[in-house]
Amino acid sequence: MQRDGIYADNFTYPFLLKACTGLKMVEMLHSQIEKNGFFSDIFVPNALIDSYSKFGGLGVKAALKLFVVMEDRDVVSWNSMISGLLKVGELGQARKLFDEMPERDMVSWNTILDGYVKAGEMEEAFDLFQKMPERNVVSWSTMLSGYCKAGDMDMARVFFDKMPAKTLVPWTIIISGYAEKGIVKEAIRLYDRMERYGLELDDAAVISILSACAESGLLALGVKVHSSIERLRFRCSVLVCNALVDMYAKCGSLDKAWSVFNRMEKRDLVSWNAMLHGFAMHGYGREALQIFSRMKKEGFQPDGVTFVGVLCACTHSGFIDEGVEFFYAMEKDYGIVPRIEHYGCMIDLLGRGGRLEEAFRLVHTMPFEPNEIIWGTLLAACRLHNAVELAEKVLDHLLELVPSDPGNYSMLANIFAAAGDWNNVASVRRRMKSIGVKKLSGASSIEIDDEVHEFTVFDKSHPKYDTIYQMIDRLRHDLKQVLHLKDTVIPVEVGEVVI
DNA sequence: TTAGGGTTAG
Repeated sequence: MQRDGIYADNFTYPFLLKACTGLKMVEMLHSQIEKNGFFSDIFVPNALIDSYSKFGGLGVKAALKLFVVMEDRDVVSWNSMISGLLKVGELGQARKLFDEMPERDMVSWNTILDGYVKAGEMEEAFDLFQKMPERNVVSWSTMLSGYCKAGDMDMARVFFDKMPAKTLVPWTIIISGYAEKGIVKEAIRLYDRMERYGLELDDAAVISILSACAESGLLALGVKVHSSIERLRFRCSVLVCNALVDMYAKCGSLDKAWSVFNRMEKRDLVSWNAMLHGFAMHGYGREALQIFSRMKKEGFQPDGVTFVGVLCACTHSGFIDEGVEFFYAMEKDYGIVPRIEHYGCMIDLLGRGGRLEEAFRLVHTMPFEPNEIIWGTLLAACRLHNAVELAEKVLDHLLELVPSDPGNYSMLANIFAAAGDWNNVASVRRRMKSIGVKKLSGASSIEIDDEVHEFTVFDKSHPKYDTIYQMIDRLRHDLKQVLHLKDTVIPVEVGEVVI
């Protein structure tokens, strides 16, 4: 049948609906369907609910409107509607529908279970899990993923070990979980076990594990995944390559990131952004800006993420004026309205560049309510330049937003300490004590030969601490020479702690 | 119709 240039029937509508890329398209098909009287088949309205639900609150509203007037509903209609509500965070309403269902299948249970898991309500999820009449690998994986996200790797492991049949998905979840937490040995051990198990990797598994490695700087596992990809002649999609570039860049292997990037047959905006950020983060400002011009030459339109990278590159390489110029060019030449992240970059740029007053002004004049990241950035800049008075003002704002963050107090104490104002250092400490804020000492870790070495302030627990501190002294000495400084205290960072 | 999926300031 042909109407308005569209050929479709009961069988093809679900496919067409699946391919919709916007709410308007779904609406158009919906009115076609109603006009053509193709509503008798349950697959069509079910597909409509599903497609509507892909497009946010408005879509879910439209789906609900349809769901309510449907004469026949099968379990899939209910499941789709519940899943749609969960996508927009309507857990309460989803639960109500779930309770009203005339019959439930495994998917219904798994869907509502995932709703609680995604909301971080693991106790309720556990309760549901126990009440389920039967469970499959999806139910187990849903719980597993919840515990991993909550950082409870002990419970995650219990569920992983106990689950009856493990597909690639639970393996991916637990390995990514360990990797994200920086539990290297277990992550690697399980990765090896998974490979021996003979499971075939797919895009999602590779991307998920690589991004977990990127997050915690876990190069060793990232390299393993990369060599599996090459050994298996895995079809390296743009997404997988992007994940590799990002992982290498975040783990500090810029040369590897660069070589993957260069060998990519096809690149998208994310590939360019990932490479640009890689250079920017590691202080290769010129290289980052070269990437920026090259991507434009090759026809890629920069987006907001690109400009975060560009501004970050300018900050970390000391290109203050250039950074300011890029910031104004964003909107004027590229039509990208700066978001709060961009203002954050600017405050960092100006602040680190010593233009603290300007940074402070920008915080007050920007069209966003400053958040704790903004104030935190400014506080760090005050610390860098020993701007005691400004730091106190900034801290007041910061404490309004996050009253009990120990890091902020420590930062202020450090600023007073650097200025030799020991009375105020003591007063900050007293203030922390009086409201019960405890300073957590920051720990940093590096990974050598699959072994993670962790450091805290004045840490002497490492077997080679002697050599380590000798090296720090040498670095401090060399830096002074290079920078032609005499009496300045050069902060040499060991982990997050300035010695 | 249900579990894992890329880039974003400090």
